Amino acid sequence: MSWIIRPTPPYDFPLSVSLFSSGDPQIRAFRKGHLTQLVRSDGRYLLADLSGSGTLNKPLLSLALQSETYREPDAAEVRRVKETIAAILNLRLDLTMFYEAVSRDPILTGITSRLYGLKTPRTQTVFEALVDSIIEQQISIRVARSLRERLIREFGEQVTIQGRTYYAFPDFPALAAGTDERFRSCGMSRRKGEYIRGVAEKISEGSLNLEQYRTVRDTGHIIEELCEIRGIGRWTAELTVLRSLGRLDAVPADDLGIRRVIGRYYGNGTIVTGDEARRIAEQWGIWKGLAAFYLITAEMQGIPPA
DNA sequence: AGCCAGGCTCTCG
DNA sequence: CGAGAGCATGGC
Repeated sequence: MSWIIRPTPPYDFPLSVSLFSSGDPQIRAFRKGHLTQLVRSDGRYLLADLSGSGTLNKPLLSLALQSETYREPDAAEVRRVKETIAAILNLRLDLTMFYEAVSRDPILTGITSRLYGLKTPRTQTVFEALVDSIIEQQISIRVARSLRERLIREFGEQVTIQGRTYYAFPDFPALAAGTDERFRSCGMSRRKGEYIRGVAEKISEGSLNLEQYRTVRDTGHIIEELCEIRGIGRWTAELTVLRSLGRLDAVPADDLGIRRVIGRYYGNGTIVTGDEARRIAEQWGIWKGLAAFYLITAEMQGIPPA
């Protein structure tokens, strides 16, 4: 059984999920045109298999669902899963507004025309983005990916579907119960383990509610509050709201990668300071986070500076 | 071998 | 206060 999802055009599905192409197939991967990952639904997990068809300006997604039991999802559940997927892939984002807003920036316009239809993925929960961002502090992307996969295998729920095992991102009770040794066994520094457990404990005891931020309008206010949590600095908070809530007006300008690509496309090729990156990003207004994402993607895709 | 990677906290002076 | 040490793994 499969269903159709209609993303707001323009949308380039393979381009938008290409960053998952090297992913662990037991967690989330994009292979041969299909994106597979677990989606939480009604207290259980469904395996979603997505593939794209149509055109950039008339995009279609095909969704197939499998579950542990043979219970078919009913219409209401399918509707909710489709909404979840639309949220994760940011399918309702209208890119034409972004392209219009930056149309007077020739450098960025050169890049948006090559990456037409690229949308930023989001995490299912704010918690997931926050944990991911803590993991990524200071270390290289490659190391971070390895640590993240080990954390998910160590603490995430195992789901077996059609004889295959998948791992869901760990929920906060699981991480709140983690010992120093278990975090260390994932390769994480003892400090990072403390930060992650600390956040999970706060949520468990009810003193922190990350999901409430979905309804908070002021992005800067959310970032300020997140920064009060131990282990969360400006970079981590900005990255978190960008990746979970899709606050495209947030940009982690101190980020090494962003400073590098701004230097590459807007400077003389050498890395710029965080302040310089922030100043340049300011000209992209409420779209500065998405613009930065385009630059990072442009570099990954090997698009040369003009 | 040793330094650096998409930071942050803690400890000194 | 500001500066500096320490942290973990993997790639170069």
